[in-house]
Amino acid sequence: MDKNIPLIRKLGAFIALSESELSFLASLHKRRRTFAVGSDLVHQGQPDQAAYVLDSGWACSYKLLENGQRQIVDFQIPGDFLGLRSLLLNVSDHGIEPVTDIKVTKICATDFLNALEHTPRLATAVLWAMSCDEATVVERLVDVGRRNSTERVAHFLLELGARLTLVGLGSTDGYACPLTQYLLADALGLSAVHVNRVLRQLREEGMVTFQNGFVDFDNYDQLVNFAGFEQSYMDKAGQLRY
Amino acid sequence: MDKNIPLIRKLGAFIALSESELSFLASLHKRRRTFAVGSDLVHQGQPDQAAYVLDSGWACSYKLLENGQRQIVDFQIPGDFLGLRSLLLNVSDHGIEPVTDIKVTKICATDFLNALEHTPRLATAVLWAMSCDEATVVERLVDVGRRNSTERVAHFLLELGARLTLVGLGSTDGYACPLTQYLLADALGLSAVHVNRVLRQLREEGMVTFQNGFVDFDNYDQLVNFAGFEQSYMDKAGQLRY
DNA sequence: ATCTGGGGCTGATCTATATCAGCTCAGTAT
DNA sequence: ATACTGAGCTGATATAGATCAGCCCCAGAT
Repeated sequence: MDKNIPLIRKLGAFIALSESELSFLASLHKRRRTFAVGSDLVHQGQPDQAAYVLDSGWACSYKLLENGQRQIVDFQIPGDFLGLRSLLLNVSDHGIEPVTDIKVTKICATDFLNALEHTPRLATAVLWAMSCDEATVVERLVDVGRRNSTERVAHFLLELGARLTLVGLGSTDGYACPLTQYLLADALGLSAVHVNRVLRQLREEGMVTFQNGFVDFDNYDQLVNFAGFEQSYMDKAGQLRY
Repeated sequence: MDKNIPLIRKLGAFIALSESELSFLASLHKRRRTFAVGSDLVHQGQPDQAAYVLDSGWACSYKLLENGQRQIVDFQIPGDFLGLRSLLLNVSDHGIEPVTDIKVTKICATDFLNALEHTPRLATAVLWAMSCDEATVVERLVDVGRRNSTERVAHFLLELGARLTLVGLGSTDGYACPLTQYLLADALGLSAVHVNRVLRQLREEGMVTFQNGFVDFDNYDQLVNFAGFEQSYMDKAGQLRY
């Protein structure tokens, strides 16, 4: 079975998957689609009967306010679910758009609910994946609620690095990052102008450089210390325990 | 079977529970405990093998920062799970403390994981409950990231009201609310001083009055409009669909 | 009957961040 | 070769909300 399918790699890190579970996941993998930047996968408010798994590229989920502002809730990287919550809640309370061109695998509601009933261990794994998602949203809430702009940006870049490292797309040296300063601003509750200033400051202080689509950790330890970054919850999240 | 057990009422709103599922839930209900204000249920960082269901009273989950600040992630009301995430992630990334004296039912990890395997429909219901929790955290993120202090407080009071209404503890007239202005501040990323000012302003403008442990919606429609409150996601969350 | 502490309330001051306005530069379309 | 566009960058100014300092009120403890 192909261990390089991102979803299998991800769920497999939590539970040992049986043959039938693996083959179910692999069968899902047939239904693939491509979305280009600018073409939303899911619109906020749309009654939604499908979720996706992100195979390649980056996406983001966001909420729009009446006044035209938006809050990006989370960025998704390969292996992540897209719109899982809207599948259970019946209506999408958020929109999802690609950050880069992406490839996804579609999961329709009935298949998914069937799978939960017939492969209960898979249900546990999905529950675990959802716990991880929720943990990163909580982390974003703490960023926005209690850290000043500099700590906030620093912490965000570190957390993203840790997530990417788990799927082999980053290290403590840095990572390729297709986000614009505008996206960063929408995620962190700052203005783009201010994000720019903060990035400059972090660069001048020799901690991180985010330029030309790359995040370089110039002084990882100093940055971790400055941002008050606790990665324990991410370490554990990747552990096999069941 | 006693439909007044909060957890059964909650999960039962999502799926029709079978006899065996009901009896499993009822058997859980034997292991009850009481916690007084000031005695934390779960400490941040504690390796944790138990979650709880809140039977009566209010609690809150929070994260502490190094600098002594804290961000309250969510308040829990009767019927909510406490610490479900930390059960899956193995370590608690957050603390939980009672807001009032509370009664809880303990769920230990092994029981829970067993139940997921043997009553798969229950797993789906738990997944759904978790989706609801995540949706409220997302809503808090939007509050903190994109709404000014007045809209933020207004929106929060409305959302809390909607949640309480779902479990029969509130209406569009208002609800009993044991939160202090300090707790509100910690949840909304504001200072207690500012929360006080904002509450006064909302009261003087005739929209809500929060005093003496009661939230009174003086002009519900105006408040909904002012806060840009969308309750669609809550309506749907309570619908039977599976 | 007084003290104490927690919660709520308020004005004065300070500061972090938004907003505005405009610049550079690279890539791309004309 | 020229214009156009989007992203990044910067200084000047405005403002929302934090912080500080201190008040009142009430309930429970001494």
